[in-house]
Amino acid sequence: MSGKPSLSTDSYKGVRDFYPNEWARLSAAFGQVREILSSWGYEEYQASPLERSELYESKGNEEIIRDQTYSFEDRGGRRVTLRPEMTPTLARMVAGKRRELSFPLRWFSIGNRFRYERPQKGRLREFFQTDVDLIGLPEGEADLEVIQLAHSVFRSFGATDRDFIIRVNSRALLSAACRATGYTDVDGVREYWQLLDRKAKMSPEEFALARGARKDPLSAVEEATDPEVKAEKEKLLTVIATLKSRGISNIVFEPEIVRGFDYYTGIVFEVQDTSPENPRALLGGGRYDGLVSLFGGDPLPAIGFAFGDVGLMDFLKTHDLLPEATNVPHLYIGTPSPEDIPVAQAYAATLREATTFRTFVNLTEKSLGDQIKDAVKRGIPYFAAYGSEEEQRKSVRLKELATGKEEEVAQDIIVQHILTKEHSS
RNA sequence: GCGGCUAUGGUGUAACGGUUAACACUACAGAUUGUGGUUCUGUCAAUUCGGGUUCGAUUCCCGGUAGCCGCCCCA
Repeated sequence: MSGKPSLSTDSYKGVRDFYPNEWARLSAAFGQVREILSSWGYEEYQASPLERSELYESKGNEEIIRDQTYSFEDRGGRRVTLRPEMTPTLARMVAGKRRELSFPLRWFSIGNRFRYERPQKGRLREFFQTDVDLIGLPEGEADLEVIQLAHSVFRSFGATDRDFIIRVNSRALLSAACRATGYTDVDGVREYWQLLDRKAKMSPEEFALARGARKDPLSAVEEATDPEVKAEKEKLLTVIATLKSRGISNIVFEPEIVRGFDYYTGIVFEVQDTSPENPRALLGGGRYDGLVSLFGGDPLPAIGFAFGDVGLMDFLKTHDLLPEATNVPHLYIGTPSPEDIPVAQAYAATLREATTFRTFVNLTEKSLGDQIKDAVKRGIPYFAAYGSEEEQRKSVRLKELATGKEEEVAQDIIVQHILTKEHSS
């Protein structure tokens, strides 16, 4: 590496490198997510991030696909897109094996998503997202379960109901309210929903001006005089009341929640951080009963939610809930001389039979003193020199680097010895 | 796509229109060859790129690029 211009060490715009300590933290969080979802009977699936572009090109969003995804043509002339979200892939997979699968499906997936956007706070070009879906059941207990599960995910990290809030609305209710106030055409309704989505950023005057002269559907929701609106509203309020009775105290009806996706048909919900630093939605979801049938066949009802790694990690940091995470080895096995490396490796191999135990064997010619320095720098808590002497003695002098204490420990119980200490501390 | 702010070793900072760009951390080597953390010594290492103003630019101006932030968008 001379003074010549060299390759940049920066990562590509809008994406992140994860060095081992950062990745350990993130994957510990994913581990927690997997654990809670699995305990609810949800099964993990995976798919390639490469998809045919057509998958995302259902009506009216060509522009979004062209401008906001990573899309290219492969050598065979196929148009390819890096998945910007998981739900279309899920719908495709489910539709593809519809006859073989046992419904309802409880599935989840954790993986990366790509969006070609200008990076800024909370918004990157590649991020990790967890998608959770319950497919094959209409509204009712399925909606209740999925919202309870979203709640449970956050609770499983140790969050209390004061740390976050679940805001719920219904697309069916909004649609009824739009009909009741004279929004008959699809475009008009969509335009209104986009406006509603931005309402929080606007002053009441701006909102009224942008909305125009017509009656605001929100007031139709408020009044609930229209029979259809009344019915939908009561249905939603019953759902909320039921969830409250099941112990979810932090759930509220929020008629301004729309969610961006066109494919939602029923209940929609978001989880928001209650701390004012992070007003962005951490999790979003809803019912999408029409999506799977785009691939043919009868409609297949479904509900699900997704949450990204950036918001989750911010939330956990803000509330001091980051799970303990380390991939650092437990024991540094030092070699008194380079000739001892083979016996040290052989010893490490016996320790590795305990699969949760992580060993690190020195392979350099450093002196033992330097090896200890090396162990300290790497954050490895225990050190033991191992050479022919120890091999014969059948025990090692185990050094705890934090305290400097040394004790003679029999070789065959060292793993147990260290792991017990780790848990007691 | 539009706008604002920023850009100095690997990291965090400093400085000035004028000799050799300073400090701390990190890294590496040594003091120290079967036991570390302290300390000490030494070494490596930077003005984002291009153009302009000027006797002279890291500093001032313009542009590119990159980063951060906001708008749009968020399917």
